[in-house]
Amino acid sequence: MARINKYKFPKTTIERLSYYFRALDELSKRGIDTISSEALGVKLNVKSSQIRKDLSYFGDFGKRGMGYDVKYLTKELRYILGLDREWPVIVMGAGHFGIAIAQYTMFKKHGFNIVALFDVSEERVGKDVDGIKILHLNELEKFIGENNVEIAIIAVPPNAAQDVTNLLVDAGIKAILNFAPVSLKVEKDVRVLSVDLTTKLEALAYYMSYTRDKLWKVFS
Amino acid sequence: MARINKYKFPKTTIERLSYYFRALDELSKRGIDTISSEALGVKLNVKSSQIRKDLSYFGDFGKRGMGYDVKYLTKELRYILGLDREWPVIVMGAGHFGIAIAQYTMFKKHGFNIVALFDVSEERVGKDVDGIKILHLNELEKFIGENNVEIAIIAVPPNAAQDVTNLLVDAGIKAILNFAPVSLKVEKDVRVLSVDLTTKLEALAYYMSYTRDKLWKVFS
DNA sequence: AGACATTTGTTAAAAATTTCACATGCCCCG
DNA sequence: CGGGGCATGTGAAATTTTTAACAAATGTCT
Repeated sequence: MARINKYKFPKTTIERLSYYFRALDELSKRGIDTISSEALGVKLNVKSSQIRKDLSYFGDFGKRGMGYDVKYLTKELRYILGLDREWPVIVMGAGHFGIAIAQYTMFKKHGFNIVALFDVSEERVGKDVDGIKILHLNELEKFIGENNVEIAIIAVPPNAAQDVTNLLVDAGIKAILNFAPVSLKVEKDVRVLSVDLTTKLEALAYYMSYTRDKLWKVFS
Repeated sequence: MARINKYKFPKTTIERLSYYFRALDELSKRGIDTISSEALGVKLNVKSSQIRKDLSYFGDFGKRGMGYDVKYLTKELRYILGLDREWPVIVMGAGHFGIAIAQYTMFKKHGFNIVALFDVSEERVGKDVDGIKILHLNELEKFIGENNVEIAIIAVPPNAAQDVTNLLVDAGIKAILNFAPVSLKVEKDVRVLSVDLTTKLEALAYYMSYTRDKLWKVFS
């Protein structure tokens, strides 16, 4: 069984594990039941030593001379990543972006159940997206309490993001994945992970303008 | 004037510059015309020495004892990031996610003009999103050639992503921002930047389960 | 004009992360 | 059942990135 967090490890390791996890899941479906770090590295464009190092923070999952049992490693990674349970998740904002997230099957597949969307628009509230209800913001606190929701995804316009964050924090949310391009301030013990789409595009523009780097991968 | 890429600098520097850029833009609108690295650092949750270091790779933009002229630094950053020009961008996939991207005003504001969406669905092709036409995939090559498009954003389901990528590469696209949760393979001199939403959520789930880290920011 | 309070740009040190290299363990085959 | 080859797990080295620390520059105040 995987040991969790025995020592310090790089921040990016977790994101890579998630990346390995999905690749392994796919290999498993294709009927491949053993893979070496070398082969996985080629597939994912990651050095094999990086893969072995990442895994070594959590346990010994391979067999020397043989490689890794795909099913077994998948199971261990699922455990490490906390995907062996269901996470109810709410989405703030029922615009196209919020709806896209609600429909994103990959989330569901990994144990993240979008259980509700929240919005303030008269037009949107009351409708549903693939069976997921769009609720009014004033039902937020009640809903979070009754459904033990700990994770929220912010998909509202930037000018509303901080207000929504404050509401979430007050309502007892424990983690926020933020797609609004603003730097959110939180007081309490709430984890915030921000993903900024504009920043990505700008990085791409920069690299196009000035560098000769061919291909690169971004975790974190 | 900023010197570009005089020496090697961290990969994350560019993303931070983009982050500084937006904060400065906002400060400027609020009528603030000077800021110190210290004050900016507090606002953005970045160490002041980090900011000075990042900027120092590209030139001397501050005045000792005084700080940085907001307007001037904004202008320089715009130049460094290549935002002083317009980039025509196409979006592959006109589902909710593609539409959300097309409507994302922040892109336009930073010089990224979404000039077309591409899809294969009968229902979608021919319609438009805020004046941006949804075209059929078989018009891709012609369109790219005629409109000098170099950047594409992939917002299609994972199983279609590699095929779409191949089409883009053949059609002469130079850079791809990929939101499909797959590892894309490209042959030619094409830059690919992948953003994996599931991975983010999984990282969040991990940190919730096992660590006491409060808040963290992710660039790159 | 000189002293003072700031805040930069930069060099050096520290910390974090990746990569290397190889001893160790494991399976297969004869 | 022992030798050969393979691929892991892991310390140590290399590299990258961040942080600290401070000399140099700037404006202000008297």
